[in-house]
Amino acid sequence: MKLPDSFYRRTNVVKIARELLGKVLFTNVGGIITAGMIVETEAYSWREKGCHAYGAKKTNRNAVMFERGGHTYVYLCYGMHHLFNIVTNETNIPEAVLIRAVQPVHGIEEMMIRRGNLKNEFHLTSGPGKLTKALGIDRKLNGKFLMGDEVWVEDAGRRISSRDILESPRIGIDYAGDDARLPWRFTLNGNDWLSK
DNA sequence: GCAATGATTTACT
DNA sequence: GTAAATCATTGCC
Repeated sequence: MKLPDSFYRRTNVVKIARELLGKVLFTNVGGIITAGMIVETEAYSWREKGCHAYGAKKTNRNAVMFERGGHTYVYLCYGMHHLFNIVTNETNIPEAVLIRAVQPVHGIEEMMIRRGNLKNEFHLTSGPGKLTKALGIDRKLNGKFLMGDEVWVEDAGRRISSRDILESPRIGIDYAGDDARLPWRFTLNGNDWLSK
């Protein structure tokens, strides 16, 4: 079952980030469907400095974050990696959830080809840049709506116990000062596909 | 118009 | 452990 857009339009991005753990991200790229269960997320809000839309300042890059919840936000980082986010909240309230790692569940052979036949399957999707490459995500998928048929998220019926969810500070945003310490990163405890 | 810089990954010493 | 790869976006001139 696809998650309804009402799921993404709620006002608490941190809660949504936590609830996305265990859901399954699907893409349909080049006629091939691939999917991975979300095992690591981070929340971003205009209220804190780690966010591209800090201060609710709109630019060409982050414009899609001002759309209503349920859109995708894909952008290029370090000149070579695509990062995948899910926009949340209502129109003109820029908040998003970064998907940092997934566990492959469908189309694994295609992911291996896209990633270049790795020796270790645990490296397939265990990082924000890796999973986008494995799932065929690039900026052509920026601004898509998750109710469409190119990229979407399903509830596979898996119930995640709160005991299995770990909170920690977000990664790679030292420039955000005090906001870098917010415990807005969520991981599935003990999962083999978490980023390092 | 131009220089600085990442929500990273990979390879090499 | 350190560094290179590599480029769109950003902010300042």
